[in-house]
Amino acid sequence: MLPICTLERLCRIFQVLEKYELDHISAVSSKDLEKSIHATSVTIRKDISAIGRVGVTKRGYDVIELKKHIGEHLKLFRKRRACLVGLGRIGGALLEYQTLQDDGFEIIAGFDNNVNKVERMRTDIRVYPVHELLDIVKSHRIELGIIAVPGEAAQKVADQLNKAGIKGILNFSPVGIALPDRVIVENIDFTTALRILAAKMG
Amino acid sequence: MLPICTLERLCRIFQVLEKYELDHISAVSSKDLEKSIHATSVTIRKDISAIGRVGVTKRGYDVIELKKHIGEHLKLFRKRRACLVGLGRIGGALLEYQTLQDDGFEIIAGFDNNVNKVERMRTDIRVYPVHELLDIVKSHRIELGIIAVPGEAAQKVADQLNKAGIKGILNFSPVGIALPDRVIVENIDFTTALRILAAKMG
DNA sequence: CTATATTAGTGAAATATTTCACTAATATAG
DNA sequence: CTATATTAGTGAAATATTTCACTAATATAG
Repeated sequence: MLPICTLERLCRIFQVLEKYELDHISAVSSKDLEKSIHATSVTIRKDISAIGRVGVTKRGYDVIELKKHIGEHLKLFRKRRACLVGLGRIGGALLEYQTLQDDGFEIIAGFDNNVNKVERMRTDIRVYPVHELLDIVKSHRIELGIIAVPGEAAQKVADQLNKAGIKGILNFSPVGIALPDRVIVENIDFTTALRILAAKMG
Repeated sequence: MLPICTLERLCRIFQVLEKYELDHISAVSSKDLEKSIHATSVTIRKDISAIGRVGVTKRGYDVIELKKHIGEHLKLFRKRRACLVGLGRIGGALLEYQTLQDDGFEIIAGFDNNVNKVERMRTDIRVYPVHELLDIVKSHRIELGIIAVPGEAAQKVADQLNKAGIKGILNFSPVGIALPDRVIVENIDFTTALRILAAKMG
C-alpha cells in the first residue's frame, strides 16, 4: 500500500499536471514541481517511483504520460457516482466546478430539505428531500457523499449515508463526523484551515 | 517548535472542544476525542502534553481549560486582520461563516473586479477593486489573505498579496501558488480533496 | 566530438511520528 | 474502606517518512 502522504502528493501532482497540459507544456522535472507541491524534488521522485518509473534522465517526466500513469494507479479515471447533501452556498459553489463532472466524479443526486432550491441552481442534477436519501443512494449505487450541510445536521446525514452503504465522504461541515472505519472521511473545514494557517504563522 | 502534524491536530481538537463547550460538556478524555480527531488516544495525549499538561487522571481534560490552553499556545485568540479576494460563490460562502468573525479572524476588506458584488452580500465589509489591493493591504496592516478567485487569476493575486507583505494565505483556488517561504500557504482544493478521497477508497 | 550540467532513480542514513508498555493517580463499585 | 477500572503522562521501541549521497543517463554547450 502507498503511504498516505505519497498518495496525497500524487493527487496534487496530478492536479498540477493538468495545468501543464492545458498550457501545452510537454515535460516537467521533479525540480519544477517542488514549489507547487511544497515538497523537495527527491521526495517527488520517490513518490513517482513508488508507482513505477516513467521519467527520462535529463528531460524529466512527460506531462501526458505521467498524468495518465498517476491517474491509472490511483484509479482516478474510474467514474465515481456521488451525491451532494446540502444545496446552500457551498453546495452551490461545488456544482459550479465543472471539473468535478469532467474528471471522474458524477454528481447524480442532490439532497436538501428545501427541494425548491434546485430552481436557483444552474445545473440539471435531480434534487430530492433528505428523507429520501437512503433509498436514492442505494438504488443509484452512489459510492461517495459530499456533506455540505450546517454542522448540527452533519452527523445525522453521515449516519444516513453510512446506512445506505456509502464508501467515502467529503465533509465540508465544521464538525468532525464519527463513522466506522469502513467509510473513508476527508474533511474540508474552513475555520480549522484558517487556524492551522494562523498557528503556522506564529 | 511543535511538529506540524501535532499543530494540525491541536487545531482540530480546539474545534471539537468548541462543540463540547456549546453542549455544556465539562470534561473530555483522550479516548473520547479519538473518533473525531482520527488519531489514537495516546497520540492525542502526546499532542496535548507537548504544550504542557492540563489533564486530570481518571477524569480527562476540562473542556474550557484545555481549549484556553490550546488557544493560548497556538495564539488563536489573537485577532488576525484578513482580506478576502474574490467574492464569487466561495467568497460569499466564507462571509456567511460568522465563526470567522467570532474567533480570531477579522475580515477587513474584500476585493473583486466587480465592485458591485458587495450589494448582493449580506455583510458590511468594504469592497474594493483588485487594483487597490496593494495599497489597502498595506495601509490596513492586513496579515492574512484568502484567495477565492478562479485558478487563472490566483498566482497574480498571490504575487500582489506577497508584495503587500502578507504573512499567510489561504488558497481556495485549484492551482498551487508559488511564493517565497516567508509566506505560509494553506490550500483548500475541492477537486484534490475528492481525488484523495477516491484514491483512499481504492 | 567531448566535457559539463542536469536530471531520474535508489539504498542507506537520518529524522519525524506513532505506538508500546509501563507508572501514577483517582473515581467508582461493592 | 478496598479493589478495580479508567485515565493521563511518558521514555523507549517501532514504524514511517524524508533526506543524503551516490550512480546512471543524456541533453547541451563549446
